[in-house]
Amino acid sequence: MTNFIVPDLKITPRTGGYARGQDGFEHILRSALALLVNHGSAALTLRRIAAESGMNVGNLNYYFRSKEELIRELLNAVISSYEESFDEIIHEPGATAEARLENLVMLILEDITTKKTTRFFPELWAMANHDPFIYDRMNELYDRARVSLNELIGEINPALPDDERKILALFISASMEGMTMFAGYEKPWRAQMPMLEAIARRSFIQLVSTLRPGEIKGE
Amino acid sequence: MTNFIVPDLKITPRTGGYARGQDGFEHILRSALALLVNHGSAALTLRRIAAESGMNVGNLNYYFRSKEELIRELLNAVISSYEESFDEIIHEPGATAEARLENLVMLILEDITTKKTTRFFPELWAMANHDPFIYDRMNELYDRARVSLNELIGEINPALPDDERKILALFISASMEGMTMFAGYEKPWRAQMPMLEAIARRSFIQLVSTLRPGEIKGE
DNA sequence: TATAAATTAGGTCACTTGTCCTAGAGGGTC
DNA sequence: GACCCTCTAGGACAAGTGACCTAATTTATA
Repeated sequence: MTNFIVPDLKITPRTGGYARGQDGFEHILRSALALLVNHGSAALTLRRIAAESGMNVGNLNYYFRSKEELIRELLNAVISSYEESFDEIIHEPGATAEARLENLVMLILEDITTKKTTRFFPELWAMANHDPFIYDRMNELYDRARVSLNELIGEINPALPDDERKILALFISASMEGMTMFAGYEKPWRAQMPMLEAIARRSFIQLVSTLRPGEIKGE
Repeated sequence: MTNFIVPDLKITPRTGGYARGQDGFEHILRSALALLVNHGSAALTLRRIAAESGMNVGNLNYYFRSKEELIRELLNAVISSYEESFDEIIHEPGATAEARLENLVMLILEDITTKKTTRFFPELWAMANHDPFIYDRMNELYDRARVSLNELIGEINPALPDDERKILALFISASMEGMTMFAGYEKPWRAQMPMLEAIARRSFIQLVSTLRPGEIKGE
């Protein structure tokens, strides 16, 4: 199993400015992320971010017009990093489609046990409930994350129509996200994650390969 | 399918005091919950809570020593309500154990589409990451929520040892929780929840009834 | 080295936060 | 009706918040 690690941030370089400015920009976002992960969204004040990054409060205002813009840039950078990583996962090796699906499940569940992922996503979910911008950006992320899942389902069970495939992919993705609060970093079931992975692989494969077209819509 | 609705709060009556005081106490918590659900944890300021409940800021301090105590009382009241409801679900009718498991899955997934549940739990998960008290209380809730799940798994698949049963129950519970961000209230897949329910029922029943002892631990 | 642009530090501003204090109004009991 | 306990309103306080302004410093380039 390859060690799959999602980088903290994916920042699109600014146009113009010195190298120092680019460093400062990244350093601020990195400090903000550290605060969010270690102390929650309540700790995301300009003064704490400034202190964490060894900068002055006024200087943050030079890089970001407002606190809101800073937070949006932060979330965007973190989310972009996940998107890039998921795009890479698509090309993970594996003999059969089943094997590749199992790999994908493993990689995602491993990532969930990361401190960053365990702490970041619940904050994201909570924010998405009351901020339309974050709501949209979050859904973009998960849409991208399900692309490879959709493809694998299509390979394993070609008879399944596209819309049912999509719902199945959502079910699998959502199921894995749900493990975060229970088997994530420093969570009570963290040590049982390997067994949860085994259950997930078995259950998902079984589900994908045996579901008949129209079966979901019946009843 | 019975209309299963979890009450907003479960408050243990205070000792001493007038009826008016009890009303005020509940009214404050109810207003705080409304703010949390409608505007997020950032809106939980004493002044907004006071305004929402038509009270004075200083008066909140009469009922609650501090803001922290207010929030703890709030979360405790909401969580207690869920616990009580889950205890009742155990006795839901159903011919076979399979049928009762299906019922349970349906009830939980229906509840997830509620505005209160969709909005409250992500806030809870986020807070639990940085507050040990909330962390413990949250795990108590889910421990209780899995009790009936454990029993049903035991009935359906008696050969499965207790520890594997527990992990299986966790997997199922976590899977359902994960639907919150995607098919909850006002979420993009809300309309597809019936199909997700169908997938969940089928998948969970299949999993519970066919898992062999030791299968999880292998590999 | 001189110059202009980019970056930084420090301070001020109006506003909001949680906490505390005090005077008074409301309610039950003798 | 007199009394005590319960509840309420209003304001004051220090500390913290995001936004903004200005002067100084650093950097790349001619």
